[in-house]
Amino acid sequence: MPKNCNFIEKLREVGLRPTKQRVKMCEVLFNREKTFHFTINDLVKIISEKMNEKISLATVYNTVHAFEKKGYLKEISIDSHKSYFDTNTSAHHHFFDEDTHQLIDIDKNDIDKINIKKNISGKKINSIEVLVRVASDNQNQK
Amino acid sequence: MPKNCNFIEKLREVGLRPTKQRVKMCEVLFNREKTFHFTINDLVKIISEKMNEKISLATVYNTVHAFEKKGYLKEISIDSHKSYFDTNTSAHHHFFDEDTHQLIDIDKNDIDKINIKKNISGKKINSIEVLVRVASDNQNQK
DNA sequence: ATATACATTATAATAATTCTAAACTATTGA
DNA sequence: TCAATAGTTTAGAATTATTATAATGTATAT
Repeated sequence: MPKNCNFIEKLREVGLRPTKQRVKMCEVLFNREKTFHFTINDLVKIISEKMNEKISLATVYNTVHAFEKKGYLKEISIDSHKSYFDTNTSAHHHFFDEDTHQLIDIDKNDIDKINIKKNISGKKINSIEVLVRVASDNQNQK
Repeated sequence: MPKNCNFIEKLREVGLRPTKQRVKMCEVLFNREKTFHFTINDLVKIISEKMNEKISLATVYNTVHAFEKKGYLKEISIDSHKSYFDTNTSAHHHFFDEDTHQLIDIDKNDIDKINIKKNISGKKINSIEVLVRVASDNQNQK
C-alpha cells in the first residue's frame, strides 16, 4: 500500500476531494517527523524544485487555504508581509529567529499557561499566542 | 507657545528634521491621552479627511517608518495583510478584536510575566509578545 | 458511462508596500 | 544672510503577495 492512501483517506474524511495536487501537497507537508513552518513561496519552491512537479501558484494558495479551513494547517502572524503556516494546528507558541526568519515551536513544558485576568466584556477569547523574537547573541542588531 | 514646538524639539532630539509633514503627523499620533493603534491607511484617512491636509501616501509610509526606527512607533504583527502600528513602544501585550479588527492594549496588571524556561542556544530574546484574539460572545464565528 | 459539482490553471486584477527621480526644504557655515 | 548640501517630499511606476476570473479538467455518484 503506497503511503498516499493514507492521505487520500484523510482528505476524504474532511470532505476534500483527493486530487493529485492535494495528495502531493500532503506528502510534502505531513510526511514529516517534526512540525513544519512555511510560507506559500517556500512550498511552491519545494514542489517545483525538489519534487520537480508542475503546480499552479493559484492551486497552492487554494489548497493551503482549503487545508487551513479543514484544520490541517494553521496560519501564524509574525510578519506583516508574508503569511506563515504551521502543520501543528494545536494551540502553541513560537520562537521567531530574526536572523534566519525561521519559526520554531516552543515546547509546552517550556512556558507556563498564560492567564488573562481581565477580558473585554462581551467578548470571548479565541486564542492566546505568544511570539518570542530571538536573534544572534553576539551581534548588536535590532 | 504653540503645542508643535514640543514636537519640533522631540524630532530634532532623535535626529529627524522637523518638516511640516512630520510635525503634522506627530500631532495626529501623539496628541492623545491613550495609546493609538492604526494602519497606514487609517492614518492617511485621518490626515486627509479629518485634518483636510494633503499628504503623499509615500510620505506617510516614509514618516511612519522613520518614527518606528527612532522608537516613536512600534509595529504589531496580527494580520498578514496589513501593518498595524502602536504609539505605545514599550513591551506590552494586546487583544485583537476579530469582529472590529481593533487592537487593544492589555493592562500590565491583567497578565502575569511570561517566563520562557528554555531559550534557543546562541540566541538572545529580543521581545515576548502575547496576542489574545477575541470575538463576539453570542455568535459562533471562527 | 456520464452528468455534475468541484478543482486546477494561466492570467488578470487588486492591494499593500517600496522604489525612483525630480522638485523642494531644513540646516550648515561662509 | 544666503548659497551649498544633505535630507525630504512627491507622484507615479514598480514590486510583491494575494485573490478573482473564466475556461478547461477531474473526481464522484448515479
